[in-house]
Amino acid sequence: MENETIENILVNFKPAPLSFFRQSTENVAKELVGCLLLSFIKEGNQKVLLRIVETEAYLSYGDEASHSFRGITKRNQIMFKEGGVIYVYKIYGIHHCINVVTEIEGKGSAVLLRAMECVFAETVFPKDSFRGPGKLAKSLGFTLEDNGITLCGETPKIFVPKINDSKIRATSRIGISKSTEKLLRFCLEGSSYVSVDWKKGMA
DNA sequence: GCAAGGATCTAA
DNA sequence: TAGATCCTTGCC
Repeated sequence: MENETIENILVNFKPAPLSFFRQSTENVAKELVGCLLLSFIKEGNQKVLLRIVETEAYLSYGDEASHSFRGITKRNQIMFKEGGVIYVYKIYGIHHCINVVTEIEGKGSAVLLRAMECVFAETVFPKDSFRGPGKLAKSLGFTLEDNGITLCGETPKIFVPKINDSKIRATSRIGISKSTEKLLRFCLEGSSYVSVDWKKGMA
């Protein structure tokens, strides 16, 4: 395990094709759980491989909690691009959050990455480094400069398991005040890397 | 339990 | 242009 290389781990995965991001947002959010994110971190000049363990879907229609609900603005314009790019925004003036844009151009939908588990890194990260959307963005070094970059290039890149047998739970989303009834948060069941216990928010 | 923190959006 | 809001975190 300790001696595994990125290449060895990725044997059981395949790069997510563009079509992966064009599915319904809810589906993409669900299927991203268990996927790996390969990313390059400027800080320390290193590659990391992370397992996505928690996501939230933000829909293009009828979802008051979504940035896209009131239409296109300067901040959210990337959400309306074609799926497969990254939407980064700043929250509470302090933290950045990373979203994966979904569906086709003009829709305005995305999946928030909320928690990940470090699978491979050249230097050691504290266990909680990727637990929570703000910390995750900080550890990866993502800022507004990364808003709009593609996931279909070299890095960052999403890898989908060839056999996805992840046990996934749907719960209500965290930190929102509207459309709280929707079960659009997806967690890897039992994972200790999830930001808020998966039992919370169960219907 | 709650303040920090600043951009963003809406209403006027 | 003022005022409310905000997909959080770490500290009290």
